[in-house]
Amino acid sequence: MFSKTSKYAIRAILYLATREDPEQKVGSKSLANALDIPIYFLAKVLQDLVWKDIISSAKGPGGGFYLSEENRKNSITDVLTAVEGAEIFRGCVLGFPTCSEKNPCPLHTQLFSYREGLRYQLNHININDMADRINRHNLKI
Amino acid sequence: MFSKTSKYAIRAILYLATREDPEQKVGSKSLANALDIPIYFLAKVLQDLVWKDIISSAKGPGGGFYLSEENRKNSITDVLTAVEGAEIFRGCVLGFPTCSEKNPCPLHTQLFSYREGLRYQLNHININDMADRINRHNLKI
DNA sequence: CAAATAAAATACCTATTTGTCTTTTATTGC
DNA sequence: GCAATAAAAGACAAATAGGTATTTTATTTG
Repeated sequence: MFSKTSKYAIRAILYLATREDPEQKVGSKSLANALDIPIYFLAKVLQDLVWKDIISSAKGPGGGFYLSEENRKNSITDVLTAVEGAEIFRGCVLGFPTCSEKNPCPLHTQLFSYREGLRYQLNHININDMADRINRHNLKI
Repeated sequence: MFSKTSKYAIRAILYLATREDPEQKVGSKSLANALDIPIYFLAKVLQDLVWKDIISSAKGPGGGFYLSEENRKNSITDVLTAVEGAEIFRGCVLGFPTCSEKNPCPLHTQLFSYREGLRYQLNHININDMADRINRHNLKI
């Protein structure tokens, strides 16, 4: 449904969000290890996320990746749009060129409400909320 | 949301389904022309769909692609799974390895109903239904 | 049968995504 | 200042998706 890059990004962020000490920094290797993601690939994804202000990082000994208070206010949608671009949530599900509310494609009406629901959910849960839920229910990332 | 191959496939099938004469055969060139899809690429997609029994074809003069009665009973889900494989409708939206009803990923509960709704819609409208709707409302493919 | 037609098969090419590895730069602690 | 650490940056390699072109095979029609 989403690219591997997006999936890796979200899992990494949720992993960081659920550390006991919120400012505790985690290196790319231990992150990759914990989440079973190719190390070098994850490192690149993380760097990109830092550049896009979705996560934070510190160089040198004791350094690594972490989430600032600001970072934690982001929604999953924020992460997804940063990684994949804004078009994912716009545009016709099936790629019909002329699809819109006024000029709907053959599937528009049937799919619209569900797609909007999905979007709403992803847009209204921020990283903090997710971390709370994960810790409360002891969910696996 | 889906690959270009899937989008092209669905549009081509709906185009065939909405021809006046249901057994009327349409060549790959005129299909590609009508739908504004790269000719050779569409031709390959169509051949693949024939091989997978999603559409039908006839060689030689007057030949081309068409939909049999059986073909028309397929749902959009049938087309999508034939093209992309069954995993699209299984598997966690965000790629969490262990996600299931009993062991849900952090997003499972929030997204489940919407995703199921999407799946249900795509699964319960067959090509015939779609063609009817398109013709009734004069929708563009 | 011969010519025309159109799908099927095949061979490539290009771009993007995913994945790997090495070098550079910044930071920390002795 | 020096050594160790860890992110940043950059260069590639492999796999997949998307796209183009040519040759082969089957069918129809005169």
